[in-house]
Amino acid sequence: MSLPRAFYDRPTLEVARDLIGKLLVHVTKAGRASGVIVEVEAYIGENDPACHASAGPTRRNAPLYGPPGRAYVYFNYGMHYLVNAVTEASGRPAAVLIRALDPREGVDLMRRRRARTSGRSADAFGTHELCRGPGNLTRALAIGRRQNRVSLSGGRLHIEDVGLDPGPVAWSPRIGIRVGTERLWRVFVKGHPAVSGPRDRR
DNA sequence: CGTTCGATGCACT
DNA sequence: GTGCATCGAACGT
Repeated sequence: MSLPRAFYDRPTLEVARDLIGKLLVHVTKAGRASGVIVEVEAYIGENDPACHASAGPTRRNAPLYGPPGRAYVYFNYGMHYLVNAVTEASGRPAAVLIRALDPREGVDLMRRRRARTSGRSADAFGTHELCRGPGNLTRALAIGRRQNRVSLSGGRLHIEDVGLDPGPVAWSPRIGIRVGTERLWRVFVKGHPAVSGPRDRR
């Protein structure tokens, strides 16, 4: 079952916690690829200095101000797409960045996609390496600009509740930002091998 | 183990 | 022109 828009129309930290254990799915011509979400970060409002909305509305961050339950995809560091789920009501800019997945369907497809853009051979990738990190998982699932603003409820890119218990989670500072590090707005499955970051943050 | 650093595109000021 | 919500190879210890 695809999560309904109402799932995202809630306080962002609750949505972040509840996205852990859900299945992110992308269906393309090449096939179906999916993974269980094991790590996310919340970016909440214009007062959060790390949120793209911190400088007010712009063309780039417009999806953050739009309706909940859509994808916000943007290009970073000249080579990586990052995918977020937009949360909260329209006019309240907030989202949850998806940072790592435990691969389920289409693992071989993921290997080929990662190999194609990295120069490494497909069989060099361990399963838990394929979707570890926000830039890696968009590669493995072939998520890019075209998925910006699409609905996450029922389309080719969507998030399903598959009734999994992800196990214990932990909260930490967000990774890769220079400001707003005092907020513990990163959630992840404790000890999961697909979670990104230094070992003491997994 | 640990840290540093280059690759690379584009939105924004 | 500046600065990224990154990644991984290359180095030092």
